[in-house]
Amino acid sequence: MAETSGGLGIRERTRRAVRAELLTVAMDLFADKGYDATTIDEIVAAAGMSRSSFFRYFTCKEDIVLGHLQAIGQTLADALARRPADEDEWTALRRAFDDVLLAYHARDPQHALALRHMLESNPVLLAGNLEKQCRWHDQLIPHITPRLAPAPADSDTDARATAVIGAALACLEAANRAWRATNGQASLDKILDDVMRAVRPGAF
Amino acid sequence: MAETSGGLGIRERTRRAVRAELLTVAMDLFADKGYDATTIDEIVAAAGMSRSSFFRYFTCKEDIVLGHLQAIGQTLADALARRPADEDEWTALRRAFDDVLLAYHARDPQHALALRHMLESNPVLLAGNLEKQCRWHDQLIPHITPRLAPAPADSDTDARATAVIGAALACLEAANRAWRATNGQASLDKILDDVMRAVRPGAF
DNA sequence: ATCGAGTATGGTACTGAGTGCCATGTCGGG
DNA sequence: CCCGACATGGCACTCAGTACCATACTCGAT
Repeated sequence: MAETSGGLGIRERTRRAVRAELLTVAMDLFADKGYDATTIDEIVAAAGMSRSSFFRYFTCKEDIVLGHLQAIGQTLADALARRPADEDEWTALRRAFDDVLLAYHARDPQHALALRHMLESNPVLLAGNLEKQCRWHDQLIPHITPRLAPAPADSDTDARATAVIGAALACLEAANRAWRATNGQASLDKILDDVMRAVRPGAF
Repeated sequence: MAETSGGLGIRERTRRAVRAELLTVAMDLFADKGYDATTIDEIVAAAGMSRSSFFRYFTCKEDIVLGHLQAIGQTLADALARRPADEDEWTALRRAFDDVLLAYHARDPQHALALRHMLESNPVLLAGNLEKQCRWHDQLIPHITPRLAPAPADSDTDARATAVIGAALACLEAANRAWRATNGQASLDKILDDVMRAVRPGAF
């Protein structure tokens, strides 16, 4: 039918609106009194809805903060798919990170900074963050494996791809951390270049 | 005064014994019916003690499985301290991993395998595992920084050290995963060599 | 205009992890 | 033999997360 907005039905649109509302209300509370100290009851009270409904929009409290991370896996996979087939894996990953940085950090640096702050001040969120990154591996492996150097005899290509992806994500993580340490003043792109060259000397 | 065993008072010795007992009882239950499905009430019932006491020996349920991880950070730091000062950072880390592998995997491969299995079948444990590894960084940075190539002008050495450590740990993680996939048949040492060479071509 | 299906909502009751407190017991040293 | 430190068990509580049910609301079809 005549979908007025974005090709989505009204059901889906209101659903997203409610979720977005809930999200901003919750993040405001988190910023105000901290993640741990904020209960779900407080969030739903502030948003004017019931506890039951909350869990229909978010699987758990963590999901408020880390929910968007799942999508980044796909962003990375898509970005890698667009890189030339003969590009080496390290450069391809570095370029793929450009897309993520563009879509998240460049779009709203303040939000990225605040999120990073929460992450680093809360072990549970940090843990969840790292675990979500592990989920990206499976999506990225098919785009990395063909770029690897020929396997040495009886070596496991899959393990090598996993390691390379994990190493690159560790670089992204380290760069993010350093960037946040400068309060977003430094250039995240430059930091990322530096650390990825530190891990693989002579890269790019 | 006359410490009969290991230079520890009787208090500390009984304390460790109780903790060890609790640990084996819990791990048996986990192996039997799974981590999530086992409640703390069941553990303490099987061990014949109260719930209150349990939390005096373990900070949380996760601590049963991941408690030993904290010590590995120190093991790694000590191992790095013993490496020659002029050894490059990647080789030093690879050799430091030898110590960890020797102390944990070689000592009791079955236990390491079972633990790995639990880790990979439970997102919460995996997350906790990764978060604990992050805690190692601060201990390792001082041993890595001096081995890095001269910093390029305005680059942050600390970020580079963090990234290198993170990348190496990602290799260790990938190797462990691949090793567990072969049910411990493959040589973990060899896998680790392969993946660390994949991340840094021409290493060692 | 009405009906029925699908969906959103609120409420209630439950489990299980983790915290805080207190009263009691037990062991070791003087 | 007693005192103090530490260990224990029990209780009451908070909070996250699950399951289920009853009630609205909305949309499309007749």
